[in-house]
Amino acid sequence: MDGHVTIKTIAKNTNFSLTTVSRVLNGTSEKHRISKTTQKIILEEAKKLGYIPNMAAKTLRSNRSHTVGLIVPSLSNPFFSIVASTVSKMLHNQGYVVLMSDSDNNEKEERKMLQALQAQNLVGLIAIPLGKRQNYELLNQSTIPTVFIDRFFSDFSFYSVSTDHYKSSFQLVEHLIEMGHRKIACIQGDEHVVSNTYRVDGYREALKVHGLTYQYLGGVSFTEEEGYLETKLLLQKKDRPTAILALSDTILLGVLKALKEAKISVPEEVSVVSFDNSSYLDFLEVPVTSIAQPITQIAQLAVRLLLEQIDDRGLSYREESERIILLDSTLIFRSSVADLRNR
Amino acid sequence: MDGHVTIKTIAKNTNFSLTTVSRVLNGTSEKHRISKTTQKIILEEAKKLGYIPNMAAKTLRSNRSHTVGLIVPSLSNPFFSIVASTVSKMLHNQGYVVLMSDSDNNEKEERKMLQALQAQNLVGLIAIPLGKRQNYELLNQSTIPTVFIDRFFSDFSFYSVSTDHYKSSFQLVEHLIEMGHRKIACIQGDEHVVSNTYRVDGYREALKVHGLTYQYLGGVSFTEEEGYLETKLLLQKKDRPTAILALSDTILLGVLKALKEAKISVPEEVSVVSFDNSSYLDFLEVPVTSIAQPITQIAQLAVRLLLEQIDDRGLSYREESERIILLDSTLIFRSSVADLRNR
DNA sequence: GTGAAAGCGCTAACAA
DNA sequence: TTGTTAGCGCTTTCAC
Repeated sequence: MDGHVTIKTIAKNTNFSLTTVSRVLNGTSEKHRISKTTQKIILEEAKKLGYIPNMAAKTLRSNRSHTVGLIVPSLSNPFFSIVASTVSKMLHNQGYVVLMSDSDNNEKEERKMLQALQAQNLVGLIAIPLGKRQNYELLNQSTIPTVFIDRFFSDFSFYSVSTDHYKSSFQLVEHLIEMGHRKIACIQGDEHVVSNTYRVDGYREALKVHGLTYQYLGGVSFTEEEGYLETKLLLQKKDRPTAILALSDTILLGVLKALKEAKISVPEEVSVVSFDNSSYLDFLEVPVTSIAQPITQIAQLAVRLLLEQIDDRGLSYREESERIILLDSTLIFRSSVADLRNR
Repeated sequence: MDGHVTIKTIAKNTNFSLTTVSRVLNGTSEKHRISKTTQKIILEEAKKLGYIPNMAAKTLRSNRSHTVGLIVPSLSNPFFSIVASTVSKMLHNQGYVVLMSDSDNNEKEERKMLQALQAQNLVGLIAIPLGKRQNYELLNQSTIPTVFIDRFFSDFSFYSVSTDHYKSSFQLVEHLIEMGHRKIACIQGDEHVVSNTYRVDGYREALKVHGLTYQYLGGVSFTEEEGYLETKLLLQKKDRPTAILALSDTILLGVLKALKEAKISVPEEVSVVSFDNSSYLDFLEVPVTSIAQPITQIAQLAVRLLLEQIDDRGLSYREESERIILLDSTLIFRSSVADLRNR
């Protein structure tokens, strides 16, 4: 017998039964009034042998895994990786183990991962879904407590936690308008993603409320390349905007690249604002005004809601207004917006 | 009976034995010459019932989990999150499930996580360890195939894959020297981390080879705050450097902040170079020359080595030269280095 | 206070 | 080509 230690080994060595060993090792000693001496003997033997419980056995027997699934569109996106980092840390602190899946922005992959996760007797799932609801429909019927982050499907029974994208976007555009901008273009990410569409809605609404007619919407994905290409296209137009709203910092970098190539100065000729507030925004050639999402707050809240559900096992019906939680963002002013009010 | 489907359900419904069902569902039909008809019946029933295998049972029975552990110092660091992203994707493609742990740059957490992971019957582990070897010593005795990324312990029997930090650093410093710099300061990260110490070694060696005596080494962690503080301190000195080597992009941001506050212009007054080559470097006030690590290559190689080990189950002895794999980096030239040769 | 025994869902000898 | 059976490590009734 090599280093393979089970409760059986411990039982044999200490002459106690499997039951007793199991109880001691699981902290249910009190409940069964197991003597201090016994506890000590067993605990010491376990330590001496370097006993490590077999989770598969525990899970199989108890049908409860202590494993939480986490599925994100792409870890290489800083927003998602910070969420993942916070979520995983909090969950670990609560004694859970985290199964991480990177769906690589691919619906098919996401589907596969969701299936793989289901096989793992998860006690809960935190998901930043891709755009389409379909993949999550099976889940919606199941009893696995689930919390969505950043994106959601309005008729699902799960909680979701995200920034109030609509409001944030509205504010951001309103700021531009207050600064005298009348022609504002928007470069979006993936239009299947609710967080994106809400931002677009906010953009449109702000224009409308202020009676502006100029409107330009481009872009198909949250990437630097797209930001670059869309800006190139935008600059072809004869009626150029005075401000560009980039719906993510990745897009922003592309926008800046195109602007630089065209030797258009920011903010003198074109103002620029973005979503995400990455730490490097302060150090760009011209620091960019941006919406800061309360990332850790979002992650923390999501974990709390998940744990609550896991604990009371009750997926009781909740009103939509209660299920969809929107947090306020912060507008960080920097120097990428020109003041056009005196011109 | 609610939606709880096991092979037993399928066996009952189709009047085949558990064995046959198990075989069909595991793709070992061929080996046992199970008839096409039987296969079809079972497969269809499984599909109809939405059968999802219970991994805990599989794992317990076969003592083989298809789960790979991944432990990283912090997902909020882009370098690590890109590694994690690539690793997790590749592993998923091979049918593995990834247990992710963020050790939060904390030795104690790392230890806990390593223990938690051991309980999961992992078939393999990929780790970006924190500095200290101690936590991994238990592992070194075990038979879990392990591959280290970025950092390693020289007398361990595991593979490790990383950039050739020493060489990269040497090159970078040599570049500064070639540009006429004679006083080069270095701001490091955590000195317990091999990747850091090798970079420092490269720095020192380059100075030595070129007979330079000015040397300045500061810093204790890979953070923006540290970069900032250390630069503040550095600027107090009466004998200022003409160039600063930041051992990461996070440190770099801090350096730039301090420089800006002190109204010291880059590169006219002080040149700056860094490690990591984050995508935003191009867009900084002055684009920063930097070492680009072959991140995805590293991740891919690590996964390949892990899978190899898992497959032949042989942790045969390997020479150190064979185990520690160093990849070349690329020096990306931008405009943060002043040419001092004519001055 | 402690123990015996059943069984979670699945796989793999061994049999037929 | 298919089936019987034992058992992976653990928890949990039920019993004493």
